[in-house]
Amino acid sequence: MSTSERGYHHGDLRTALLDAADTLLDSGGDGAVSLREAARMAGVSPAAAYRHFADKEALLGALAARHFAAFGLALGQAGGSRTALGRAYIRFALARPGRFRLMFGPLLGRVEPGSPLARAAEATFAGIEAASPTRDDALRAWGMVHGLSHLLLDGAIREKDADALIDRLIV
Amino acid sequence: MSTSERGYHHGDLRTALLDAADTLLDSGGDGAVSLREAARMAGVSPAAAYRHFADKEALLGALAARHFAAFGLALGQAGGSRTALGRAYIRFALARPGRFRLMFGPLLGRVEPGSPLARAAEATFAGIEAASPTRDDALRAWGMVHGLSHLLLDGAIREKDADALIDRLIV
DNA sequence: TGTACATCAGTGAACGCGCGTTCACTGATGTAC
DNA sequence: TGTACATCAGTGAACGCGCGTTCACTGATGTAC
Repeated sequence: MSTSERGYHHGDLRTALLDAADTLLDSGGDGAVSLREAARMAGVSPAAAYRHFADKEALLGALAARHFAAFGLALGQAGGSRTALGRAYIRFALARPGRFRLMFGPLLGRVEPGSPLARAAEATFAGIEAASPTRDDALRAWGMVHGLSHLLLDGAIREKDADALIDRLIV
Repeated sequence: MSTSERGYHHGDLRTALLDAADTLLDSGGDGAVSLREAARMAGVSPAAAYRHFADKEALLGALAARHFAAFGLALGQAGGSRTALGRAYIRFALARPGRFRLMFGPLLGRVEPGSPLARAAEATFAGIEAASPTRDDALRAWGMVHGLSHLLLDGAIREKDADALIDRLIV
């Protein structure tokens, strides 16, 4: 299959695989991402993925790093106030459960400190810290929005009007 | 295989399967639980599990309900103060990540309201609410301890001395 | 300008794996007469 | 007390599945002479 027939230019398959994995992540959640299915969606054989990622974990790591970047950007655009930051945090989680779960999932604990993914996670916290009086305050705020995200996401808090709840709790 | 050879009395296999699943949960985390492996550990064929549980989801639901009961008891024994409650909450999560993740995982969102599992989860929140001035305060507190649990568990917050951090943040 | 060659992103087939679930069955147990 | 029977918790073999990963390979591309 030639480059033009496939529709990819050189190096684009990496991106196509990440996009496909993203779709799986958004539709089926964490466990729905498989190398084989992503390759299938990209119109490529399973083995082709190994030209671009060492293994599945590497693919997931790249995906998480990508989303941390976008997440950080979105939080930054929410405005510098801690209230706005917190609300945006939870709304992102509710809008993109799969991404949220991947980003903050066990993967994070498996990568070594200093890796791109670890740095991306730290940057998120740095944003919250910048909007908080002290580091401990920032940790409490982070905990709160992160916890509410999970509780709403998992159905532990059942709330019809999540938006109103968020506005009421995060002040 | 007779009852005496097997070592079980009538009805004990259900408990043995739950115990085995527990061990898997504690050692390998959420995804490490399989019906086949639990049956293997209980010394029984895979199909035997279906005498006691409709399917794997039912096994996991029973397991989660069991742990919610124990969790509620532990929180109750921590003393009525919200500080003690919060600290105990996080310490449980750190001590038993698998159980914590199962209890508050996506399973919770899949069961219908009013089911034993849903009720058990509500009881947890009721305990926090009883120790809080208002319902919204309770939700904020729950969010905070739940979020800190996850962030510590997943390695987003890297802290050598988690105990000290908990004592410092939850006051 | 034409030819030989190295590179390297892909193929497709196969590997071994463990899973959830179903099925016809067996054999021990407790009950009714 | 003894016998016929229903019950039902288990067996073991099989089903189809999708997965991650490896391997020898092919064929298009770009480069060096």
